Amino acid sequence: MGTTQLETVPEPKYWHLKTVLSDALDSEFAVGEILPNERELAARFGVARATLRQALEQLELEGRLQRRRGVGTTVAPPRVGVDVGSEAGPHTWPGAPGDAWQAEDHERAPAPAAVVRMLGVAADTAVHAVRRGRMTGGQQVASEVLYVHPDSVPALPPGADQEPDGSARARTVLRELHRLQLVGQDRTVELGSARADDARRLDRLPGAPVLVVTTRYLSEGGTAAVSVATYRADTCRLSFSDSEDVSLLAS
Amino acid sequence: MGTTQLETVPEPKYWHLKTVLSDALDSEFAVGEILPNERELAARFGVARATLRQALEQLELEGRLQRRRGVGTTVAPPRVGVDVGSEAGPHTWPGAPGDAWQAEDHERAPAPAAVVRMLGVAADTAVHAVRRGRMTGGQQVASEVLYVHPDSVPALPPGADQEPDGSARARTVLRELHRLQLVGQDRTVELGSARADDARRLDRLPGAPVLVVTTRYLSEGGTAAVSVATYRADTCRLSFSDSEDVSLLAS
DNA sequence: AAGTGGTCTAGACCACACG
DNA sequence: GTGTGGTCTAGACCACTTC
Repeated sequence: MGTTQLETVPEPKYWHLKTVLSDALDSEFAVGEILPNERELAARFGVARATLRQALEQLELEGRLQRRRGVGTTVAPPRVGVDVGSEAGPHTWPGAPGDAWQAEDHERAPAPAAVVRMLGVAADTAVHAVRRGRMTGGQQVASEVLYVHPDSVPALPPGADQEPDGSARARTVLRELHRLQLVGQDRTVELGSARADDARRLDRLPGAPVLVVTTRYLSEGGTAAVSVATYRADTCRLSFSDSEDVSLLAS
Repeated sequence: MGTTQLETVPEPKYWHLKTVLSDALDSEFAVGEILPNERELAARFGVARATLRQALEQLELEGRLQRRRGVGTTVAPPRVGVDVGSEAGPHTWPGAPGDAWQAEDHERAPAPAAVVRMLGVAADTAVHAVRRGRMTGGQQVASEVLYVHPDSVPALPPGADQEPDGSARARTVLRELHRLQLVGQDRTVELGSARADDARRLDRLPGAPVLVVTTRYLSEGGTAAVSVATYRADTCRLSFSDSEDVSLLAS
């Protein structure tokens, strides 16, 4: 009587807070608008800052908020749909005309263990590592390393190996790769956390949640190349549509 | 001299801790093995428990650890590859023979806002909501709600509407759906956090990270149904392969 | 210099699983 | 009951951006 409802299964404060904030974002804030700072929000809701932060973290994970050190917390725009592989239709090599990626660098180095396993090479074999970036709407949304089996591109054209511009070497490797015939590919998506170098490129802090898309490119000889692409999980929705009606899904 | 290296860009403690733990997991622990408890680990590394937990959280996010309240922290097995839609080849309706899902329940209710938009119905229109679950290796890995446009399945066979068994009604709706011709589909993947009901089904706490796979099924009349499937992000790697060579990717 | 979010501490209590 | 992870507090200091 007169008491508020007894919660038989009490909800954690941060969970309730998240709901309240989420509703407020829908009704009282516009995209890009800046929220009150964490200390004030915590005071306003009568919780410790750590608890408030737990709620904000979840909302950021869901792509509702964007936080930047030294700046503040802003309301994030809806996630952008990013087309990942048009599975239907003929498969294409990475770097085919019209793809969304920009070659950035190239080196010859051993691949990480997981990639070594897929390429079927020895652990210390130097493979081509082509670094590429992907922009969408003026924002860097993904960073990729394409590991090319040395048998796929055994030698670069004369002189190309000494080319000092990494992105030029990268494009050369891709061009050489296109001489092979692509017979198939498969692709996996999983959750990961950004390594330090990827985090820098994606303008995030190390450990930020990312969607890792691993693609295996098969030619007649087996796995010719493996791509590991790292997408910002907060801002991206990966799209595997076979048609181009992505517009209907947006907003 | 004699000093340890001065870190010009000091690494956060929890980040370093994560690296140390990750290496230890590779070299000193077997899958399923139980780690020392958080209070002891924190003491052993000379950090506060909250800091230690920050490192454990990341490792859990990456699928390296599994934590259960009242039990302890164990070393997680490698993520299981879960086949999601064989994009290539003919598309099929959900519930086609041989698919990995188990119908659980059915009700008629309004759909969430995002689904309403895709189905192109009014916000308060009651649609079929078919709940399904997906097991892999004895573990529940995903929970799905399939929203079926009322025009796609306007009426159930006589008597089926009064059937008290929800899973039987669910199977009936799927069967009726199969009478339509499927002309296309598209699919998106994004990061989300588990709602309370999904969390319970997936044996996780609310807010646990999940991969949300949204599939739109197109028939001649437009969007006939929309599926929202929620996969455990810690234990699953979604596979979009067109062949069945998933074995080469595993382990 | 001032203000923001990011890291860290040292405690406390709670919910849950298990013997 | 005992031990585990989960939640929460009230502080402190740091790294970064902006003015």
